[in-house]
Formats: sequence, C-alpha cells, structure tokens
Amino acid sequence: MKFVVEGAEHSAAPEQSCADLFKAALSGKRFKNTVAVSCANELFDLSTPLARFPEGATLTPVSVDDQAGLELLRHSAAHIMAAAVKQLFPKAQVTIGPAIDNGFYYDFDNERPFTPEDFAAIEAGMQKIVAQNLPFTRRELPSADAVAFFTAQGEHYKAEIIKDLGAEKVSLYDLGGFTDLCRGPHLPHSGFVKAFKLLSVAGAYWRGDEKNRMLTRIYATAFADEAALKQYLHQIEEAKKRDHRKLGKELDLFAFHEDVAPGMVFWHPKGMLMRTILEDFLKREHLKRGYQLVQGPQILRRELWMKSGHYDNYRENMYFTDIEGDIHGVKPMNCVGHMLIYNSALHSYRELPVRLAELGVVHRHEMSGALHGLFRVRQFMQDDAHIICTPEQLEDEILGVVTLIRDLFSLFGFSYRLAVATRPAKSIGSDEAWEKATNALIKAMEKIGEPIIINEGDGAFYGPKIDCRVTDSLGREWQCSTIQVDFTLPERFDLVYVGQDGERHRPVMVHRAILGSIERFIGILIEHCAGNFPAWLAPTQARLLTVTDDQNSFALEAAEILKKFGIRAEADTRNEKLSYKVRQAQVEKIPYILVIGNQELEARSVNVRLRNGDNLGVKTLEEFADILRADCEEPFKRGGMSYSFS
RNA sequence: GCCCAUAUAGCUCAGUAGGUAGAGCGCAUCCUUGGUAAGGAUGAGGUCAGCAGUUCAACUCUGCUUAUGGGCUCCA
Repeated sequence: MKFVVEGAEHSAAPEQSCADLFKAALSGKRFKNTVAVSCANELFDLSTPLARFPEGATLTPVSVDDQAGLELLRHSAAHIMAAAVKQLFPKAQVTIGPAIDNGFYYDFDNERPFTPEDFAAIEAGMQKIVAQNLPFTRRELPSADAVAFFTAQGEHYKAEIIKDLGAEKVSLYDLGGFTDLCRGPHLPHSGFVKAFKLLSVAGAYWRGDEKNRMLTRIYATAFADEAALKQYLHQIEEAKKRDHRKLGKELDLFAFHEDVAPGMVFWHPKGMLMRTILEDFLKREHLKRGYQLVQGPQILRRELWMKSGHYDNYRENMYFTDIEGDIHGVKPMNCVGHMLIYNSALHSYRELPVRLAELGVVHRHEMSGALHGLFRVRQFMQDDAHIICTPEQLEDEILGVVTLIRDLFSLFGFSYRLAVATRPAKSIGSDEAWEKATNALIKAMEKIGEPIIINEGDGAFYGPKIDCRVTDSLGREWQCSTIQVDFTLPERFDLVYVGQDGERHRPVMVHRAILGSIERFIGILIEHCAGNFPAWLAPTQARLLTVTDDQNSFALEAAEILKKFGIRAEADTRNEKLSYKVRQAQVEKIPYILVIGNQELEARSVNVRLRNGDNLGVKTLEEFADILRADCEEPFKRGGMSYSFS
C-alpha cells in the first residue's frame, strides 16, 4: 500500500502499523516524539494497522509537541491517574477523565472523598506507571460484553455510560492491569508523560446534574517535559499576583466584611474615586449618544414583580422586605422602573426611540458557593438601559449599541467577540417577530463590520440577543455586554405608542448593558492591567516626592497648582528617604512620580518618573500637566471619544 | 445549595505531647535630612472566626455555625 507522509510517498504492507511506516519515513528524532497519527482530521493510535486507511491516504504524524499531541498526552495521563488510584483504592469507581485546557481531570466515586493529602501517594503510583513505559493497548468489544466486563469489576458508572451510548461495540484501552472505556487514541506508552502534577480536588456531580451523587474530581496537569510544567506553574503564580482580590486589598480600593455583608462590596476612597470617574464618564457618554438618564426606586411592591413575571421566575434570587405588612421586593433588575417611567405618558411615534439609561444598583441572592470577589456579588451596579422603539428602528438602535460596545472596550484595550443567540426551543412570541428581530441584530452587526457568529437556540425565552465576550491581556474571556430583545415586557406592561395612523402600536423593547456589572468590570480591569490603571482612571495620578524637608513647602504648593489643573496629585512630605518614597509610590502603581530636590526647587519644576521606571527629565508644572493630559486623552481617541477634565 | 480545604495582630504568615502566642510589613514616638524600589532605635496592637463538647486545663482535639479559597451546580 502507498501512503503520503510529509509530502513524500511511502509504501508499506497493510498488516504493518502506522508506527512502522513513520519509523521508515521520519528522522529518528521526529519519530521519537511522534505519539499518534492524524488522517482526514481524525486521530488514531500509532499502533493502528495501515489496512485501516485507504490507499494513498495522507498520514500526518502527531508530535507530543503539537497542541493535539499535548491533549492526547493529558488524556493518557488521566488514564494513568485512574490506574494509580485503582491500585491504591481498589474500591473506588472510575467515571470519566478528559483533557481540558491546561490539564486534565478524572472523576472518582470513592467511599471517602479524596483530599490533597492523598496526592503524594497517587503521584508516586503514577510515577511508577510512567517509569514502566506501559503500553496503551486498544481492543474492541460488543457493548453487551463490555457492560458485563465492567459490571463484574464493580464499575457501574462505566456500565451505565456504555448502555447510554447505545453503540454496537465499544473500544477499551488496557494500561497494565487497568482497563478503561475510551474512544482513544492514546500515547504508545506511559513513558511519554514526563512531567505531571496533581493540583486540586473538587466535588463534581455525576453527569453534571445536582440531583446525582457527588463525585470527587482530581484536577491535574501534564506536559511532555519538566520545563513546560515549571513554566505553567510559574504562569499560575503570575496570574495570582494580578488577582483583583489581592490587588484590591494592596491598592486599598475595596474590601469585603464577610461577617456583616457577604457578597457586597465596601468601596474604599481610592476605589470609589476610580468608580466615580468611570461612572461619570459613562453617564456623559450615554447622554452624548441620545440616552436619557433616569432612576427608579430600589424596592417595589410585590404585585409589580408578579406583573413583570419576576416573582414567578426569579423569586428565589430576590430579597424581600415587609413594610407595614406589605411585601416589597428589592429590585434584581432595572427594567420595571423603566417600564413605569415610559408608561407615565402616552408617546407618539415622533418621540421614539426612547432610550432610558440608569446606573442602577441591583440585588440578587447568589448562592453562597457562587460568590467570588468582585466577579460574583450580591449587590452590584449595572450600566443598564432600555430602548423602546418601532420595529423599523430596531436595526439602527442595535447598531448604536454595538458601536458603543466597540468604543468602550477598545478604550480599555480589550478585544471582543459578538455572537447572536437565536430562538430556543422553549420560547414565546410569534415566528415573525423572532425572525424580524433576529435579522435586525444580524444586519446591525454586518453594518458595523463585525463577524457574524450564531449561537443557535441560545437566546432567552423572551427574545433573541447579542452576547459579547471580551478577551483580557491574559487571553481569558469574560461575558460582559448583552443586548436582548424582549417580547414579554411590552405585553405585560402594555407599552404603546401612537403611530402616524393615530392607532396604538406595540413598540419593540431592548435591554442592554455594556460593561455589565460595574463591580465585575472593575475586577476584570484590575486583572487586565495588573493594577496599572490608565492615567485617566488612576485614583492618584501624580505623587510629589521631596528629597529633604527643605522642599516640602514647594511640594505642597505644587500639588495645589496641579489640582487646579484638574490633576489628582498629592505630596509625600514624610521624613523618609527618597528611595523609600519611590518604592512606595511604585508599589501603589501611581502613574507619575514627581521628584523635587533642591535643583527642582530652584527651577520651580519636577523630575518626572514613570511607573515603568523611565525618566522624562525635569519639567515645569505646566509641561507636566500637558504630558499627563495627553496621556489621559490618548485612549479616547481610539473610539473617537473625548474625555474632558473637570 | 453540594464536595474538599482553610480561618492566629490592620496586612502577609509562623507556632504549640493540650499548659492562654511570635516574625516581617504597616502604625506611633525618637534619631537620621538622605537624589529614584525598603536608614536605625523604641513602643502600641491579638477573647488565636463564633457557639457548644471532651479535659484539671482548649488557640491546639471533636461537633455545629458563619465566612473565605478551589471546584460542581446555578446565573429566567
């Protein structure tokens, strides 16, 4: 038989394996790293007989250095872990163990949950298996036989999986004395797993369903060499350094008082200042774009939540309070307030679109286990707005919102992806309304030149939506913005407008939030820039440091002058060495450090040092103000926006 | 809500066969007036998360509660 390997034709007997073919076709070094074969986008074991492939097929070697090879290595490492666990804990049942981003896991059902104290023993067991270079051998069995096989071994989860698969036959992989149900492919032998580490244990429901038994999941990672593992562990450490919870404390931005208000933020002066600058900017930007700022009450009577449907669908996430025997609900969303504001007058088609915006504080009772720093809190502010328009205006309105998304995220240096979510199986509204609205969303994205990604059936039950995922500087994705067309609320609240024909018509209503939760966004921003906030947002923009007490009065005077320029400046006149003050300002990540010694004092100027250590030399206060102003304005130019100093 | 781990000074952490606690940073006072990432001395600071139990004795062991961390589930 003939095959194409790396562009060249090779022939081999059909009973030979891919390994035989590659051994002849590849250099020794290349062959040594080859762990699998790829043919027509499908992966196979290296031991697969050539007869399995069609004459003339292109067989691509998969190296352990490839992404695909690494995934395969991790999957095999999961089997090795399961084998080691079974040796140590024969009563433990194995379930599933896939490769994931950055590693792998395996879920076990043991009489007692595993703990990190078990790691050393399990790792030692894995090391033994790795050292033996045990082969992964594939065999196929009729499903019924496989069920009998696993049942006899007491592996009831495996038997259940096979039954649910409903296939005629299944493949099994043997590794030493351990057999696992698996599609494969796997490494030729366990010796390829040169570096691995168990990372954590976690509870995980069988099949991800909370009604099922909770299994013990062991998270781990594996690499083809020790250096890659070390680098990965180092990367985890680096990511921890920019954890917003850690930086929030270090930079004194915010804190939690878990004993009195779990899941709710106490904003300290610096954090609140930053927040205020951000909110202020958002408000101005919304006004510029034709939104009207409004504000509804924080608590509203239960009857209203019944009308809106929140009482039926969202009650368990809401807080309620009894006021003179009347149950009131704390708002989990801002919609209803905006509906009432719209309905306070009869609107003409001439007034549409009405865009009501609110930096609204909402409360949602998140489950205790779900709370996570600023990312998941129980009280937060949304940059929320509701657009009420005619069906014809919908496309332009969506375009406006998508443009705002583009401008705001590029301001912070995030990249983002938009996706349209279409009608789910369970939903309300007419086909025509769904189709019209979905098309408007897609057309608006086309107009602005965004790639069209469709998430079929992922819309809300009440309407289609556009979701936005932003990517931060570490390459992590976050769901922030959402644009949702809503077919229910206009009905429930009987929203109308008077058309040109004098008749009453039902408007279209759109919910939208850009940054989403302000708390969460600030958390993301902190990690995105590692606490090095852009100059326009930094709580302290410049700190004046004196070399000796002799410069103190000028430093205080200079700080006042800079404040008059609209700069957030402060003087550090403490009796400490300059290097000590520099270090502290640096640790606080203050964008500009202004040093004043006798030289600068004489010239009534400052020596400008940047947070990255660069020195811009001696500048007058006016010159420095210009530098800082330009630095603040720079990011706004990207979105064609402007930021004015107060 | 579920599984595992954790809870010691304002912060970061150490500690003890079970005999009521330490360091560094920060803070205060003093000395020092020093040119770009930590000058020195002295001092103040803790009901060892909360509640119960075992014990002559609990920060330490046990149970419960609360919260936090890592996950699962949830996020109409």
